[in-house]
Amino acid sequence: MDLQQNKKSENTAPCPFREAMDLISGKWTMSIINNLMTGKMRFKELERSVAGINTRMLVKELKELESKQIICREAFATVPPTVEYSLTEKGKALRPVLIEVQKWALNNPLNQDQL
Amino acid sequence: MDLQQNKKSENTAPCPFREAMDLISGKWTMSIINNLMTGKMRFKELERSVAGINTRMLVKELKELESKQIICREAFATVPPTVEYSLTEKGKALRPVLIEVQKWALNNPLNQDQL
DNA sequence: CAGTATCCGCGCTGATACTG
DNA sequence: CAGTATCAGCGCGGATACTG
Repeated sequence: MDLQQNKKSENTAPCPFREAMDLISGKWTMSIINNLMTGKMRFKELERSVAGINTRMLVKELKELESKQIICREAFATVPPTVEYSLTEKGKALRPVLIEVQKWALNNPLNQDQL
Repeated sequence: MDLQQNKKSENTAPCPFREAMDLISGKWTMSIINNLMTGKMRFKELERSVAGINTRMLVKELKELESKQIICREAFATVPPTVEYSLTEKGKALRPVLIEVQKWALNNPLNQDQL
């Protein structure tokens, strides 16, 4: 696979791996996806689950993930409003990635104080 | 696994998954690692392989990866100097992650123009 | 509840020049 | 070749206030 070229707005077809990495590299992306692995969640629920994130960032991330068809947004015209987020099939397909990262993280601690 | 808390300089033990993701999220990290999967490489060789990167960034990334024991740096007192970088076992252990990301990238294209 | 709007710092990143 | 040093910008991301 060609890992090269990455120019955002070029007409050259970008490398799919780099595109995937760019997505995954989002500061909150994988935490959000990981939370959604357990099922549908509401906005506030996510905001509480993804510790450290704030409203603006969560909105931004969710929009990006929705635009890339990783998650699905369902709004209900209730009072007060209800919005539910869930993973699409494409999103669920990220589970093996999550799992491998977690496996690696557990088997290969990064703490320098363990040297 | 606890995906929460991530404070850089806190005394609370951070979540290993978040730590791993923070590492992986580096803009050039996975490209470098991926290149090193094929074997030892010299500095200039890497700089050429990782398209778009510049000296400063490569140096920075390599130092970080070395400090985290992902890669190994070997310097030889030749003229001109020779430095070889290679993956440690910890680095090689990232291969399944790479593979899963690549698999996902190929099976789940992100291009909007494919909708 | 589920967002939007605005302000703002600082850190990542790139470009360029220089060194042993 | 394998880096180091310095400068500049701009965009990410946090905090806060407001809205339907």
